[in-house]
Amino acid sequence: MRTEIISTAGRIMAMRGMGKASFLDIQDVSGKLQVHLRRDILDAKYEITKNLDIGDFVGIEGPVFRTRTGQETIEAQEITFLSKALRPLPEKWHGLSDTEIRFRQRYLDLISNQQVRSGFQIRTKIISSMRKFLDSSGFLEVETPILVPIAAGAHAQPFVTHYNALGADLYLRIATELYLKRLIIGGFDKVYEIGRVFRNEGIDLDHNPEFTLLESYQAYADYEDVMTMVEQMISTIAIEVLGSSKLTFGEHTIDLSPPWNRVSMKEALIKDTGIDFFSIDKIEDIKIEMRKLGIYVDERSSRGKLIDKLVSSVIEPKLIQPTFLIDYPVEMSPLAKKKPNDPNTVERFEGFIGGMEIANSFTELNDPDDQRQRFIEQESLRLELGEDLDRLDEDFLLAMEHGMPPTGGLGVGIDRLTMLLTNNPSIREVILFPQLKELR
RNA sequence: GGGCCUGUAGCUCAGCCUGGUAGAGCAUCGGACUUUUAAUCCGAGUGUCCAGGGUUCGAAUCCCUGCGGGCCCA
Repeated sequence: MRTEIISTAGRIMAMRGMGKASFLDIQDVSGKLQVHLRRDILDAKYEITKNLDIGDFVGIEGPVFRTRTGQETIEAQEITFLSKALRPLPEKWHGLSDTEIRFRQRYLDLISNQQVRSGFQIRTKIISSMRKFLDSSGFLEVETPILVPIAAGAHAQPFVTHYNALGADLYLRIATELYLKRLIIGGFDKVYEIGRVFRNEGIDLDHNPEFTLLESYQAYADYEDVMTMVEQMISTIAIEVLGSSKLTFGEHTIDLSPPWNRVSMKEALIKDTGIDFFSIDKIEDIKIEMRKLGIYVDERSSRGKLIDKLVSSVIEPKLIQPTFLIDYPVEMSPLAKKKPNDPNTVERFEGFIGGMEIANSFTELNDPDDQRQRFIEQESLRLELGEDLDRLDEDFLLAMEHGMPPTGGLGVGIDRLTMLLTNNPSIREVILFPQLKELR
């Protein structure tokens, strides 16, 4: 049984020659197809096969049939040589496993390793699904500056660059937060940006110096509303991309369907350590208790940094099923609004899945006087301790002084979300070209 | 920044402990073969053993330094 004649093309992945006939496996983005070449059909053109190498590109025309073993195969009535590979491909059976070559020459990884190819296709689908969710919820996608005069909006060191025409140093953004809030002030009540941000820090299993961040802001919403949106959005993405809200991550089975667990940071710390850290006033006493727990403590640390370290050591690794950790100390969150009845705590949550921080959100601080005060505290702590704290952005304060509506904000690490949905333990596996040292 | 592991043919890897001619499979090259599919059969080894130094009569192998990569810690 044969189909009508079709035309196709691809890269040769394997060749099995048998004298007057040969089989090729050709591959394009849709997958592999076997080609049957016969000298009695191709005549003089059959001689082309003598010069073919694995890695070359060919075009084939002919009917599709099934071999004895049921393998779908195109019988070549025409063969066109399209392009030559001068260098050999990685080995067909073991493929390419050297991580260094896989990352430096990602094209070889994509050719050889089908699961790598599909992983990156899933990444694209995740972003596409996220856009669809946000667009259909009435959010406006925007683009804000990457080259900025002040790198604010997160606790991180920026990369520095120089703008010749202005004779000025600029920074690569570490977050999109403050520009998106300016747009909230400008009356775009729901905005988001999916974009690259840059943080001048080390590389490890879940950090790459440039990574992709979703930030969204919604006027007249608070962090409770954002929690609902996050669990809806992420479970919807999983269903669209994977076909299920349940997934496997390492040794765990994770269920993303709403509602997610909600636990206050204060309660989580008491539960896991037996200590009410929120009621310890003196920084020295916090250090003592942390050391008792076996946590290394930097002598010069702010209260916020200590609590952050405590949470990432004690609580974070245990949060496998989707969990919102809520209500953070004010010192950790200079851009978040204080709880109405508790000036030491802000309306903030982080979303953890599989022991990773996936989302960060707060009810945005919209009081310009309070914001100025918090910025000033951050600046003085930064100068005193040399920590990566937030920076005072006078132009942002000017915007806020014109009036900012109550707003719920959100950040989601796209790379980590992709790690989760593709069951990859390393961020390098979900970034096409991860940062590597230059070869000398 | 510190600790551990690692680097040998285009790819996947032995060889290193215990120093003595550089190895295998796939890929490649030559030959046979008209339904193979990790095709098969016959023949051929293609190399800066990451780099530099040291020990030694002799170093892929032992020692030191550096570089790249991985993991853990900070």
